[in-house]
Amino acid sequence: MSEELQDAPALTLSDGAFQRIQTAIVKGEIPPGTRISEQYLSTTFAISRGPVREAIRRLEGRRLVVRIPHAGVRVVSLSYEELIELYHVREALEGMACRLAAEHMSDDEIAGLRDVLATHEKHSGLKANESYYQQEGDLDIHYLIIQGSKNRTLSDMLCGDLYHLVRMYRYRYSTTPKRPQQAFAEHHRIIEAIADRDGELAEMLMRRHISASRRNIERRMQAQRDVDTSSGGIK
Amino acid sequence: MSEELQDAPALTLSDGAFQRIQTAIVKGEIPPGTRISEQYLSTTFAISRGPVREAIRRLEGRRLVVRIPHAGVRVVSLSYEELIELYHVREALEGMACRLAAEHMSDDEIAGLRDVLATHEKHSGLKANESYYQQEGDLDIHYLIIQGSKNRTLSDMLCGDLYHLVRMYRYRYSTTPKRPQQAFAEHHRIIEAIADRDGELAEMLMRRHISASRRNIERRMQAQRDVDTSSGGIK
DNA sequence: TATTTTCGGATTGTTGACAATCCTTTGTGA
DNA sequence: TCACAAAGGATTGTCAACAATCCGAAAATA
Repeated sequence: MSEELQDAPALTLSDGAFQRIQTAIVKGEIPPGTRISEQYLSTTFAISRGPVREAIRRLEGRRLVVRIPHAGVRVVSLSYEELIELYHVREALEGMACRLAAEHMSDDEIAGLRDVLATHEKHSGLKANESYYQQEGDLDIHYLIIQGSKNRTLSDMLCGDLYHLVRMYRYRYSTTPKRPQQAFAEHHRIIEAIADRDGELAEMLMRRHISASRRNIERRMQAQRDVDTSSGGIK
Repeated sequence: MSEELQDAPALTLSDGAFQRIQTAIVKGEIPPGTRISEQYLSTTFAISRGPVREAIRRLEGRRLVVRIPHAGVRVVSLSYEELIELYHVREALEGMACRLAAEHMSDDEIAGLRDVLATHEKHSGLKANESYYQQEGDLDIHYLIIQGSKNRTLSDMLCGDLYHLVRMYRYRYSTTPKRPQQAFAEHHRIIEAIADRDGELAEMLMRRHISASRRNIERRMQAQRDVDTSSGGIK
């Protein structure tokens, strides 16, 4: 707590570059599919290409960028199919996290969960559809439940790699009119199940919640395709 | 198919080093916790330290090695708690994979599954306890089911990162006398559920199967600790 | 005009040297 | 004998130069 904690005390230049690029990607500052050149990054960060390359390789290991040898790296860009696949993974993983959270969260933490839900309820009255999906970090119900599982491996996977990836795409697809209110009701039920220490029910509700989001995207995407084929046809 | 495919046609030196080190780690040729120096690797592979470092960074991104700045990298070594955490993740993920496999596997693939099970039955008569847990790749029921999910994201996570990690530890802990026979029976039931296209049942059976393995490890570990505390006590 | 070929620029891959940091060993003192 | 400190060696981090590869544009040919 004595040092700045945002982008300051990187132990090595490579670590610093890694963190800066990663946050830039997951926050959407670098759009998916963008090609990123070593030259650009090294001049931007005022460091040599060596550390930049090492940072990129770590991102490659995390699958946040894809690299084509001798041709450069691009920020990962999920296809529709891959996005759906990701939702199946989330359903399994967050379902498990929710079960474990019901078993391991303290009463205080559950109270905090309720607080966040209450906050959401107020805000959703104002900006309605938009705002509900744009909470960050500790304000996000899902994030808190995942942390509540007390399973580091699980939360690392979900929060570190997948969570932000999904966030990149989430509100691009899921702005169906009634969905936010529905999601709010689902969150409410999930939290009650956790408060009841009913892990089995909590898991089931979370899985249905995510499954509903996925089907919502599938519907929207199908509708979009119908429009495309009826208006354009070729290419 | 025209080229060798094992360790030969690495497009860059870095890629080659990455693959060689990775397989060495997941196959257990480099034991968990081993410190690996850049010097050693670069002389072994007869390449410069640059590509070696980049390969290591990719492994770091995949969490197969842990790095302490200015102090070097070690092959990841799972603690007991982390191993248990991993089994929870596996339970969730492979359960989902099993459900999807029941929906998406072709009849031929399911027939292949049955063949492998039959092969296992024969072999298990010979070497009994040992052999059942040491199958590789395509011979492994779990591996085939995961592939059968037809979910690339899911199978990449399970096969690429987690699968081999678990394999590193699996038969070190799970050589309880009756467990292999039991596991065989469980596999049999799982495959039947898949053949029936009953995704829900298949998922449940797979989860129980993995959950049983986890509890088996927990029991063994507890017994081990009882021995430790009763005999030694100090340190 | 369209297609192919060739050339040049730009980007990535690799190397060896240098600087910074850590770990071990050795030496000193109490 | 033990604890602590300093020096040395070894390892990691960083850099700039060089080589290999790819991409696009201009030119030549059909």
